[in-house]
Amino acid sequence: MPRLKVNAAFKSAVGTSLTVKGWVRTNRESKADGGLCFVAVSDGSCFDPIQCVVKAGVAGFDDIRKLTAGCAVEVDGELVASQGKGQAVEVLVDPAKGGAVRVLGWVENPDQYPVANKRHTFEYLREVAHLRVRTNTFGAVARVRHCLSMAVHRFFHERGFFYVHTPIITASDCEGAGQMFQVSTLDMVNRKLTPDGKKCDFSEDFFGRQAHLTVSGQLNVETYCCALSDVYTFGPTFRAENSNTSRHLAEFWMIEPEMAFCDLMGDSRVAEDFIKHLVEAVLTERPDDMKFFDERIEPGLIQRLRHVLETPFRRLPYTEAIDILHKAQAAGRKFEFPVKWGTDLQSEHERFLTEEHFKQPVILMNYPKQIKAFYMRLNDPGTDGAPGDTVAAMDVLVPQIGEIIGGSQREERLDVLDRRLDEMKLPKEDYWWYRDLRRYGTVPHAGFGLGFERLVLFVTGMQNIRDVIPFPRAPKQADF
RNA sequence: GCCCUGAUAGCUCAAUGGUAGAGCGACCGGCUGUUAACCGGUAGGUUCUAGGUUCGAGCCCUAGUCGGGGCGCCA
Repeated sequence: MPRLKVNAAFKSAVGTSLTVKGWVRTNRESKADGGLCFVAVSDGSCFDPIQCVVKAGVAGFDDIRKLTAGCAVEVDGELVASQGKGQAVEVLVDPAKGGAVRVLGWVENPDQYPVANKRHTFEYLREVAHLRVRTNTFGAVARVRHCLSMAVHRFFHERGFFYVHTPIITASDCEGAGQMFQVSTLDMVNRKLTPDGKKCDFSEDFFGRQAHLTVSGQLNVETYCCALSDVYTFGPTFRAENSNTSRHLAEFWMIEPEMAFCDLMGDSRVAEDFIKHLVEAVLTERPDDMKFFDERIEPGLIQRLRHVLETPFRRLPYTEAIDILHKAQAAGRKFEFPVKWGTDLQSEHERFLTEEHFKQPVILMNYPKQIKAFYMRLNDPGTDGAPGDTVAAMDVLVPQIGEIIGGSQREERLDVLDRRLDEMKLPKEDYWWYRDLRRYGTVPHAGFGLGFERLVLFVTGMQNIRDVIPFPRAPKQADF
Protein backbone atom coordinates (compact mmCIF):
# COMPACT_ATOMS: atom_id res chain seq x y z
CA MET A 1 0.00 0.00 0.00
CA PRO A 2 1.35 3.44 -0.91
CA ARG A 3 2.46 5.55 2.02
CA LEU A 4 0.58 8.82 2.12
CA LYS A 5 1.26 11.81 4.33
CA VAL A 6 -1.74 12.55 6.51
CA ASN A 7 -2.58 15.76 4.65
CA ALA A 8 -2.64 13.77 1.38
CA ALA A 9 -4.70 11.01 2.96
CA PHE A 10 -7.38 13.54 3.93
CA LYS A 11 -7.65 14.59 0.29
CA SER A 12 -7.79 11.04 -1.10
CA ALA A 13 -10.90 9.30 -2.38
CA VAL A 14 -12.86 7.06 -0.05
CA GLY A 15 -11.88 3.46 -0.79
CA THR A 16 -8.17 4.22 -1.26
CA SER A 17 -5.83 1.66 0.29
CA LEU A 18 -2.96 3.40 2.02
CA THR A 19 -0.27 3.35 4.68
CA VAL A 20 0.17 6.20 7.12
CA LYS A 21 3.23 6.64 9.31
CA GLY A 22 3.47 8.87 12.31
CA TRP A 23 3.20 9.31 16.04
CA VAL A 24 0.20 8.47 18.20
CA ARG A 25 -1.59 11.49 19.63
CA THR A 26 -4.42 9.69 21.45
CA ASN A 27 -5.68 6.14 21.75
CA ARG A 28 -9.17 5.17 22.93
CA GLU A 29 -10.62 1.70 23.19
CA SER A 30 -14.21 0.59 22.68
CA LYS A 31 -16.02 -2.71 23.05
CA ALA A 32 -18.29 -1.83 20.14
CA ASP A 33 -18.29 -3.98 16.99
CA GLY A 34 -16.42 -6.73 18.80
CA GLY A 35 -13.63 -4.42 19.96
CA LEU A 36 -12.05 -1.32 18.44
CA CYS A 37 -9.14 1.01 19.07
CA PHE A 38 -9.34 4.61 17.91
CA VAL A 39 -5.74 5.65 17.31
CA ALA A 40 -5.16 9.25 16.25
CA VAL A 41 -1.93 9.46 14.24
CA SER A 42 -0.07 12.63 13.34
CA ASP A 43 2.88 13.00 10.98
CA GLY A 44 3.02 16.79 11.19
CA SER A 45 1.97 17.32 7.58
CA CYS A 46 -1.17 19.18 8.67
CA PHE A 47 -2.85 20.30 11.86
CA ASP A 48 -5.23 17.38 12.34
CA PRO A 49 -4.14 13.84 13.11
CA ILE A 50 -5.96 11.11 11.22
CA GLN A 51 -8.10 8.65 13.14
CA CYS A 52 -7.25 4.99 12.57
CA VAL A 53 -10.01 2.58 13.58
CA VAL A 54 -8.37 -0.75 14.39
CA LYS A 55 -10.55 -3.85 14.59
CA ALA A 56 -9.91 -6.40 17.33
CA GLY A 57 -8.93 -9.15 14.89
CA VAL A 58 -5.82 -7.30 13.74
CA ALA A 59 -2.55 -9.06 14.58
CA GLY A 60 -1.02 -7.80 17.82
CA PHE A 61 -4.23 -6.13 19.00
CA ASP A 62 -3.17 -6.49 22.65
CA ASP A 63 -0.16 -4.31 21.86
CA ILE A 64 -2.27 -1.81 19.95
CA ARG A 65 -4.48 -1.37 23.02
CA LYS A 66 -1.39 -0.24 24.93
CA LEU A 67 -0.34 2.49 22.49
CA THR A 68 0.07 5.84 24.24
CA ALA A 69 0.85 9.35 23.13
CA GLY A 70 4.20 9.51 21.37
CA CYS A 71 4.46 5.94 20.08
CA ALA A 72 5.59 5.63 16.45
CA VAL A 73 3.46 3.47 14.17
CA GLU A 74 2.86 2.39 10.59
CA VAL A 75 -0.76 1.72 9.75
CA ASP A 76 -2.07 -0.10 6.67
CA GLY A 77 -5.75 0.42 6.00
CA GLU A 78 -8.47 1.80 3.81
CA LEU A 79 -9.77 5.36 3.75
CA VAL A 80 -13.47 5.28 4.64
CA ALA A 81 -16.19 7.76 5.51
CA SER A 82 -16.24 8.10 9.28
CA GLN A 83 -19.12 6.57 11.24
CA GLY A 84 -18.38 8.91 14.14
CA LYS A 85 -18.59 12.65 14.55
CA GLY A 86 -15.60 14.95 14.46
CA GLN A 87 -13.97 13.81 11.21
CA ALA A 88 -15.20 13.22 7.66
CA VAL A 89 -12.88 10.32 6.88
CA GLU A 90 -10.74 7.85 8.79
CA VAL A 91 -8.50 4.86 8.18
CA LEU A 92 -10.25 1.54 8.73
CA VAL A 93 -7.81 -1.18 9.76
CA ASP A 94 -9.62 -4.43 8.99
CA PRO A 95 -7.66 -7.73 8.98
CA ALA A 96 -10.05 -9.09 6.35
CA LYS A 97 -8.75 -6.40 3.96
CA GLY A 98 -5.07 -6.56 4.79
CA GLY A 99 -5.21 -4.02 7.58
CA ALA A 100 -2.22 -4.00 9.92
CA VAL A 101 -0.47 -1.89 12.56
CA ARG A 102 3.28 -2.06 13.13
CA VAL A 103 4.71 -0.38 16.19
CA LEU A 104 8.06 1.14 15.27
CA GLY A 105 8.82 2.80 18.59
CA TRP A 106 7.27 2.50 22.02
CA VAL A 107 7.27 5.17 24.70
CA GLU A 108 9.25 3.45 27.41
CA ASN A 109 7.72 5.24 30.42
CA PRO A 110 4.28 6.56 29.52
CA ASP A 111 3.66 7.81 33.05
CA GLN A 112 6.55 10.24 32.62
CA TYR A 113 6.31 11.08 28.92
CA PRO A 114 6.99 14.84 28.92
CA VAL A 115 4.27 15.80 26.43
CA ALA A 116 1.43 13.63 27.64
CA ASN A 117 -1.97 14.25 26.12
CA LYS A 118 -3.00 17.09 28.42
CA ARG A 119 -2.58 20.82 28.74
CA HIS A 120 0.96 22.08 29.28
CA THR A 121 2.24 25.57 29.88
CA PHE A 122 4.55 27.10 27.27
CA GLU A 123 7.10 27.73 30.01
CA TYR A 124 7.27 24.04 30.79
CA LEU A 125 7.40 23.04 27.15
CA ARG A 126 10.47 25.26 26.66
CA GLU A 127 12.26 22.84 28.96
CA VAL A 128 11.46 19.98 26.57
CA ALA A 129 12.13 21.80 23.32
CA HIS A 130 13.10 18.54 21.62
CA LEU A 131 9.57 17.18 22.16
CA ARG A 132 7.35 20.26 22.23
CA VAL A 133 6.99 20.31 18.44
CA ARG A 134 4.78 17.23 18.88
CA THR A 135 2.07 19.42 20.41
CA ASN A 136 -0.70 21.16 18.49
CA THR A 137 0.65 24.64 19.12
CA PHE A 138 4.29 24.07 18.27
CA GLY A 139 3.48 21.97 15.23
CA ALA A 140 1.29 24.80 13.96
CA VAL A 141 4.01 27.37 14.67
CA ALA A 142 6.56 25.26 12.77
CA ARG A 143 4.33 24.97 9.71
CA VAL A 144 3.44 28.67 9.73
CA ARG A 145 7.10 29.55 10.12
CA HIS A 146 7.92 27.47 7.07
CA CYS A 147 5.06 29.01 5.12
CA LEU A 148 6.34 32.49 5.94
CA SER A 149 9.90 31.58 4.95
CA MET A 150 8.77 30.39 1.55
CA ALA A 151 6.58 33.45 1.13
CA VAL A 152 9.55 35.72 1.86
CA HIS A 153 11.57 34.19 -0.95
CA ARG A 154 8.61 34.14 -3.32
CA PHE A 155 7.84 37.82 -2.69
CA PHE A 156 11.35 38.95 -3.54
CA HIS A 157 11.96 36.45 -6.33
CA GLU A 158 8.79 37.53 -8.13
CA ARG A 159 9.94 41.16 -7.93
CA GLY A 160 13.39 40.46 -9.38
CA PHE A 161 15.35 40.63 -6.12
CA PHE A 162 18.43 38.42 -5.72
CA TYR A 163 19.00 36.46 -2.54
CA VAL A 164 22.47 37.26 -1.15
CA HIS A 165 24.20 35.17 1.51
CA THR A 166 25.93 37.73 3.67
CA PRO A 167 28.55 36.48 6.12
CA ILE A 168 27.77 35.17 9.58
CA ILE A 169 31.25 35.97 10.84
CA THR A 170 32.33 39.56 10.55
CA ALA A 171 35.84 40.80 11.12
CA SER A 172 34.87 44.43 11.24
CA ASP A 173 33.55 46.08 14.35
CA CYS A 174 31.70 48.70 12.37
CA GLU A 175 28.13 47.49 12.31
CA GLY A 176 27.27 49.38 15.46
CA ALA A 177 23.93 47.70 16.08
CA GLY A 178 24.64 46.39 19.53
CA GLN A 179 26.80 44.09 21.63
CA MET A 180 28.45 41.33 19.61
CA PHE A 181 29.48 37.75 20.30
CA GLN A 182 33.21 37.21 19.83
CA VAL A 183 34.46 34.44 17.57
CA SER A 184 37.89 33.12 18.46
CA THR A 185 40.04 30.00 18.51
CA LEU A 186 42.46 31.44 21.05
CA ASP A 187 43.04 29.77 24.39
CA MET A 188 40.94 31.93 26.66
CA VAL A 189 43.00 31.13 29.76
CA ASN A 190 46.59 31.42 28.51
CA ARG A 191 46.05 34.11 25.93
CA LYS A 192 48.76 36.36 24.63
CA LEU A 193 48.53 40.07 25.40
CA THR A 194 49.57 43.05 23.31
CA PRO A 195 53.06 44.45 24.06
CA ASP A 196 51.60 47.00 26.49
CA GLY A 197 49.95 44.11 28.32
CA LYS A 198 46.55 45.72 28.32
CA LYS A 199 44.64 43.96 25.57
CA CYS A 200 44.29 40.55 24.05
CA ASP A 201 46.57 40.08 21.02
CA PHE A 202 44.32 38.93 18.22
CA SER A 203 47.06 38.91 15.57
CA GLU A 204 47.53 35.21 16.20
CA ASP A 205 43.82 34.48 16.25
CA PHE A 206 42.16 32.52 13.42
CA PHE A 207 41.35 35.60 11.34
CA GLY A 208 44.41 37.55 12.44
CA ARG A 209 42.14 40.08 14.06
CA GLN A 210 39.17 40.28 16.38
CA ALA A 211 36.05 38.72 14.86
CA HIS A 212 32.39 38.55 15.81
CA LEU A 213 29.06 37.07 14.82
CA THR A 214 27.09 39.42 12.62
CA VAL A 215 24.50 41.78 14.06
CA SER A 216 23.23 42.78 10.61
CA GLY A 217 23.87 41.88 7.02
CA GLN A 218 23.02 45.37 5.83
CA LEU A 219 26.43 46.88 5.15
CA ASN A 220 27.49 43.81 3.20
CA VAL A 221 24.27 43.56 1.25
CA GLU A 222 24.57 47.21 0.23
CA THR A 223 27.61 46.23 -1.82
CA TYR A 224 25.56 43.73 -3.82
CA CYS A 225 22.75 46.24 -4.09
CA CYS A 226 25.16 48.61 -5.81
CA ALA A 227 25.63 46.10 -8.63
CA LEU A 228 22.52 43.89 -8.75
CA SER A 229 20.03 46.68 -7.92
CA ASP A 230 17.49 44.75 -5.84
CA VAL A 231 18.77 42.25 -3.29
CA TYR A 232 17.92 40.79 0.09
CA THR A 233 19.39 38.69 2.86
CA PHE A 234 17.55 36.23 5.08
CA GLY A 235 19.72 34.68 7.70
CA PRO A 236 20.64 34.34 11.36
CA THR A 237 21.65 37.40 13.33
CA PHE A 238 23.24 37.60 16.76
CA ARG A 239 23.00 40.14 19.55
CA ALA A 240 24.83 39.73 22.85
CA GLU A 241 22.54 42.21 24.59
CA ASN A 242 21.32 41.15 28.01
CA SER A 243 17.73 41.54 26.91
CA ASN A 244 15.16 39.79 29.06
CA THR A 245 11.88 40.30 27.25
CA SER A 246 9.32 38.32 25.30
CA ARG A 247 10.39 40.14 22.11
CA HIS A 248 14.18 39.60 22.06
CA LEU A 249 16.47 36.70 21.25
CA ALA A 250 20.26 36.41 21.21
CA GLU A 251 19.98 34.49 17.92
CA PHE A 252 17.22 35.40 15.53
CA TRP A 253 16.52 35.50 11.81
CA MET A 254 16.36 38.76 9.94
CA ILE A 255 15.25 39.71 6.45
CA GLU A 256 17.01 42.71 4.95
CA PRO A 257 16.09 43.91 1.46
CA GLU A 258 18.15 46.66 -0.16
CA MET A 259 17.02 48.55 -3.26
CA ALA A 260 19.05 50.78 -5.55
CA PHE A 261 17.42 53.87 -7.07
CA CYS A 262 14.88 53.86 -4.24
CA ASP A 263 13.95 56.55 -1.76
CA LEU A 264 12.30 56.36 1.65
CA MET A 265 8.75 56.43 0.29
CA GLY A 266 9.54 53.60 -2.11
CA ASP A 267 11.13 51.71 0.76
CA SER A 268 7.98 52.07 2.85
CA ARG A 269 5.81 50.85 -0.02
CA VAL A 270 7.86 47.66 -0.34
CA ALA A 271 7.64 47.18 3.45
CA GLU A 272 3.86 47.48 3.37
CA ASP A 273 3.45 45.21 0.35
CA PHE A 274 5.82 42.73 1.97
CA ILE A 275 3.90 42.45 5.23
CA LYS A 276 0.60 42.14 3.40
CA HIS A 277 1.99 39.46 1.12
CA LEU A 278 3.15 37.45 4.13
CA VAL A 279 -0.15 37.80 5.98
CA GLU A 280 -2.05 36.74 2.90
CA ALA A 281 0.21 33.72 2.45
CA VAL A 282 -0.49 32.24 5.88
CA LEU A 283 -4.22 32.91 5.60
CA THR A 284 -4.49 31.15 2.26
CA GLU A 285 -1.89 28.39 2.70
CA ARG A 286 -2.32 27.40 6.36
CA PRO A 287 -6.03 27.77 7.13
CA ASP A 288 -5.94 24.75 9.46
CA ASP A 289 -3.20 26.18 11.66
CA MET A 290 -4.59 29.71 11.53
CA LYS A 291 -8.00 28.45 12.63
CA PHE A 292 -6.34 26.90 15.66
CA PHE A 293 -4.48 30.12 16.54
CA ASP A 294 -7.72 32.06 16.10
CA GLU A 295 -9.64 29.72 18.41
CA ARG A 296 -7.09 28.86 21.08
CA ILE A 297 -4.25 31.39 21.07
CA GLU A 298 -5.73 34.79 20.15
CA PRO A 299 -9.47 35.07 19.62
CA GLY A 300 -10.09 37.49 16.75
CA LEU A 301 -6.68 36.89 15.19
CA ILE A 302 -7.93 36.21 11.68
CA GLN A 303 -10.16 39.28 11.71
CA ARG A 304 -7.21 41.36 12.89
CA LEU A 305 -5.05 40.06 10.06
CA ARG A 306 -7.76 40.66 7.45
CA HIS A 307 -7.98 44.23 8.70
CA VAL A 308 -4.23 44.58 8.16
CA LEU A 309 -4.64 43.30 4.59
CA GLU A 310 -7.51 45.62 3.73
CA THR A 311 -6.28 48.87 5.27
CA PRO A 312 -3.54 51.08 3.83
CA PHE A 313 -0.79 51.58 6.40
CA ARG A 314 -0.83 55.00 8.02
CA ARG A 315 2.30 57.05 7.24
CA LEU A 316 3.22 60.02 9.34
CA PRO A 317 6.33 61.98 10.24
CA TYR A 318 7.99 61.43 13.61
CA THR A 319 7.46 65.14 14.27
CA GLU A 320 3.71 64.74 13.82
CA ALA A 321 3.69 61.65 16.05
CA ILE A 322 5.21 63.75 18.81
CA ASP A 323 2.37 66.27 18.33
CA ILE A 324 -0.24 63.52 18.61
CA LEU A 325 1.38 62.21 21.80
CA HIS A 326 1.51 65.73 23.27
CA LYS A 327 -2.18 66.24 22.49
CA ALA A 328 -3.01 62.90 24.07
CA GLN A 329 -1.16 63.97 27.20
CA ALA A 330 -3.04 67.26 27.24
CA ALA A 331 -6.25 65.25 27.05
CA GLY A 332 -5.24 63.28 30.12
CA ARG A 333 -3.42 60.24 28.70
CA LYS A 334 -0.62 59.29 31.08
CA PHE A 335 2.73 57.95 29.93
CA GLU A 336 5.48 56.63 32.14
CA PHE A 337 8.20 58.28 30.04
CA PRO A 338 8.25 61.90 28.85
CA VAL A 339 7.45 62.76 25.24
CA LYS A 340 10.05 65.08 23.75
CA TRP A 341 11.15 65.85 20.20
CA GLY A 342 14.65 64.49 19.71
CA THR A 343 14.31 61.48 21.95
CA ASP A 344 13.40 57.98 20.90
CA LEU A 345 9.80 56.89 21.29
CA GLN A 346 9.27 54.40 24.09
CA SER A 347 7.40 51.14 23.62
CA GLU A 348 4.38 52.64 25.35
CA HIS A 349 4.33 55.57 22.90
CA GLU A 350 4.59 53.32 19.86
CA ARG A 351 1.86 51.05 21.14
CA PHE A 352 -0.40 54.00 21.87
CA LEU A 353 -0.08 55.14 18.27
CA THR A 354 -0.67 51.78 16.60
CA GLU A 355 -3.07 50.18 19.10
CA GLU A 356 -5.10 53.07 20.50
CA HIS A 357 -4.85 56.12 18.27
CA PHE A 358 -4.78 54.65 14.76
CA LYS A 359 -5.68 51.01 15.51
CA GLN A 360 -3.72 49.82 12.47
CA PRO A 361 -0.13 49.47 11.30
CA VAL A 362 1.69 52.80 11.28
CA ILE A 363 4.86 53.84 9.48
CA LEU A 364 6.74 56.60 11.27
CA MET A 365 9.19 58.49 9.08
CA ASN A 366 11.98 61.06 9.32
CA TYR A 367 13.43 60.71 12.80
CA PRO A 368 15.82 63.12 14.55
CA LYS A 369 19.31 62.30 13.35
CA GLN A 370 20.79 62.04 16.84
CA ILE A 371 18.83 58.87 17.65
CA LYS A 372 19.57 57.05 14.41
CA ALA A 373 22.51 55.31 12.73
CA PHE A 374 25.28 57.05 10.79
CA TYR A 375 24.32 55.54 7.42
CA MET A 376 20.82 57.04 7.28
CA ARG A 377 20.35 59.82 4.75
CA LEU A 378 20.28 63.35 6.11
CA ASN A 379 17.09 65.20 5.16
CA ASP A 380 16.93 68.81 3.99
CA PRO A 381 16.54 71.23 6.93
CA GLY A 382 12.95 71.86 7.90
CA THR A 383 11.54 68.60 6.52
CA ASP A 384 8.07 68.08 8.04
CA GLY A 385 8.54 71.32 9.95
CA ALA A 386 10.89 69.53 12.31
CA PRO A 387 12.71 71.76 14.81
CA GLY A 388 16.03 69.99 14.16
CA ASP A 389 17.89 67.79 11.68
CA THR A 390 16.18 64.59 10.63
CA VAL A 391 17.21 61.51 8.69
CA ALA A 392 15.21 59.46 6.20
CA ALA A 393 14.45 56.62 8.60
CA MET A 394 11.24 54.67 9.03
CA ASP A 395 9.85 52.27 11.60
CA VAL A 396 6.82 50.10 10.88
CA LEU A 397 4.75 49.67 14.03
CA VAL A 398 2.06 47.02 14.35
CA PRO A 399 -0.44 46.30 17.11
CA GLN A 400 0.64 43.64 19.66
CA ILE A 401 4.29 43.75 18.70
CA GLY A 402 5.36 47.37 18.30
CA GLU A 403 8.33 47.81 16.01
CA ILE A 404 8.46 45.05 13.43
CA ILE A 405 10.51 46.79 10.74
CA GLY A 406 13.25 49.39 10.89
CA GLY A 407 14.62 50.90 7.71
CA SER A 408 15.98 53.95 5.98
CA GLN A 409 17.19 55.58 2.83
CA ARG A 410 20.99 55.34 2.94
CA GLU A 411 23.33 58.31 2.80
CA GLU A 412 24.76 58.16 -0.71
CA ARG A 413 26.72 61.46 -0.55
CA LEU A 414 30.29 60.78 0.56
CA ASP A 415 30.89 64.22 2.08
CA VAL A 416 27.72 64.00 4.17
CA LEU A 417 28.48 60.42 5.20
CA ASP A 418 32.00 61.44 6.30
CA ARG A 419 30.60 64.29 8.35
CA ARG A 420 28.22 61.87 10.08
CA LEU A 421 31.07 59.45 10.81
CA ASP A 422 33.06 62.30 12.34
CA GLU A 423 30.12 63.48 14.44
CA MET A 424 29.64 60.02 15.83
CA LYS A 425 33.40 59.58 16.33
CA LEU A 426 33.57 56.51 14.12
CA PRO A 427 36.96 55.80 12.41
CA LYS A 428 36.63 56.28 8.64
CA GLU A 429 39.34 53.73 7.87
CA ASP A 430 37.18 50.95 9.32
CA TYR A 431 34.51 51.83 6.74
CA TRP A 432 36.80 52.03 3.74
CA TRP A 433 34.93 49.54 1.59
CA TYR A 434 31.55 50.99 2.60
CA ARG A 435 32.79 54.46 1.66
CA ASP A 436 34.08 53.11 -1.69
CA LEU A 437 30.47 52.50 -2.71
CA ARG A 438 29.97 56.29 -2.50
CA ARG A 439 33.15 56.96 -4.47
CA TYR A 440 32.44 54.62 -7.36
CA GLY A 441 29.10 55.28 -8.97
CA THR A 442 27.04 56.13 -5.92
CA VAL A 443 23.25 55.94 -6.22
CA PRO A 444 20.31 56.64 -3.94
CA HIS A 445 19.29 53.42 -2.24
CA ALA A 446 17.18 52.25 0.66
CA GLY A 447 16.30 49.15 2.64
CA PHE A 448 14.93 47.78 5.85
CA GLY A 449 15.24 44.96 8.35
CA LEU A 450 12.39 42.74 9.47
CA GLY A 451 12.75 40.51 12.50
CA PHE A 452 11.43 37.16 11.34
CA GLU A 453 10.37 35.89 14.77
CA ARG A 454 8.46 39.11 15.46
CA LEU A 455 6.63 38.50 12.21
CA VAL A 456 5.74 34.99 13.38
CA LEU A 457 4.43 36.44 16.66
CA PHE A 458 2.37 38.94 14.71
CA VAL A 459 0.64 36.39 12.48
CA THR A 460 0.14 33.64 15.08
CA GLY A 461 -0.87 35.68 18.12
CA MET A 462 1.77 33.88 20.18
CA GLN A 463 3.01 35.97 23.10
CA ASN A 464 6.62 34.96 23.62
CA ILE A 465 9.32 35.06 20.95
CA ARG A 466 10.97 32.02 22.55
CA ASP A 467 7.98 29.97 21.44
CA VAL A 468 8.20 30.80 17.73
CA ILE A 469 11.79 29.67 17.08
CA PRO A 470 12.66 25.96 17.36
CA PHE A 471 15.54 26.31 19.80
CA PRO A 472 15.62 29.73 21.44
CA ARG A 473 18.88 31.34 22.51
CA ALA A 474 18.58 34.02 25.17
CA PRO A 475 20.53 35.04 28.27
CA LYS A 476 21.14 31.88 30.34
CA GLN A 477 19.27 29.85 27.73
CA ALA A 478 21.15 27.72 25.19
CA ASP A 479 20.14 24.15 25.95
CA PHE A 480 19.33 21.82 23.09
C1' G B 1 21.07 45.76 33.58
C1' C B 2 16.60 47.53 36.84
C1' C B 3 11.69 46.48 39.33
C1' C B 4 8.03 42.74 40.65
C1' U B 5 6.99 37.60 41.24
C1' G B 6 7.61 32.41 41.61
C1' A B 7 10.10 27.13 42.45
C1' U B 8 5.84 21.11 46.41
C1' A B 9 3.96 14.11 42.50
C1' G B 10 5.32 13.34 35.18
C1' C B 11 2.24 18.32 34.50
C1' U B 12 -1.02 22.42 36.84
C1' C B 13 -1.62 23.88 41.65
C1' A B 14 -3.30 23.52 47.33
C1' A B 15 -1.36 22.93 52.37
C1' U B 16 -2.20 28.76 60.55
C1' G B 17 5.51 26.84 62.27
C1' G B 18 2.91 20.61 64.22
C1' U B 19 1.09 13.30 60.06
C1' A B 20 2.31 16.05 52.31
C1' G B 21 -3.22 16.93 49.32
C1' A B 22 -6.34 17.56 44.75
C1' G B 23 -7.13 17.76 39.45
C1' C B 24 -4.96 16.13 34.95
C1' G B 25 -1.59 12.39 32.94
C1' A B 26 0.05 7.00 33.69
C1' C B 27 -1.58 2.04 35.27
C1' C B 28 -5.93 -1.58 36.49
C1' G B 29 -11.26 -2.37 35.99
C1' G B 30 -16.42 -0.78 34.26
C1' C B 31 -19.29 1.67 30.32
C1' U B 32 -19.19 3.69 25.40
C1' G B 33 -18.32 4.44 17.16
C1' U B 34 -14.85 6.81 20.78
C1' U B 35 -12.76 11.88 20.00
C1' A B 36 -11.12 17.80 26.28
C1' A B 37 -15.16 11.29 27.05
C1' C B 38 -17.56 9.35 31.58
C1' C B 39 -17.55 6.13 36.50
C1' G B 40 -14.52 3.35 40.24
C1' G B 41 -9.67 2.04 42.02
C1' U B 42 -3.92 1.89 42.27
C1' A B 43 0.90 3.68 42.13
C1' G B 44 3.62 8.08 42.31
C1' G B 45 7.38 13.13 47.07
C1' U B 46 15.31 14.30 49.20
C1' U B 47 8.85 20.33 48.97
C1' C B 48 15.17 24.14 43.68
C1' U B 49 20.41 24.31 46.25
C1' A B 50 23.51 25.58 50.60
C1' G B 51 23.45 27.51 55.32
C1' G B 52 20.66 29.49 59.68
C1' U B 53 16.49 30.26 63.59
C1' U B 54 13.28 26.68 66.31
C1' C B 55 11.52 21.23 70.59
C1' G B 56 9.75 21.06 65.48
C1' A B 57 10.49 24.36 58.84
C1' G B 58 7.11 23.14 52.45
C1' C B 59 6.05 27.65 55.52
C1' C B 60 10.48 32.16 59.05
C1' C B 61 15.83 34.37 57.98
C1' U B 62 20.52 34.76 54.68
C1' A B 63 22.98 33.65 50.12
C1' G B 64 22.74 31.38 45.46
C1' U B 65 20.57 28.97 40.98
C1' C B 66 16.75 28.87 37.57
C1' G B 67 11.63 30.28 35.64
C1' G B 68 7.77 34.05 34.60
C1' G B 69 5.88 39.29 34.01
C1' G B 70 7.15 44.53 33.26
C1' C B 71 10.99 48.18 31.75
C1' G B 72 15.57 49.44 29.13
C1' C B 73 18.54 48.09 24.59
C1' C B 74 16.39 46.72 19.52
C1' A B 75 14.46 43.44 15.02
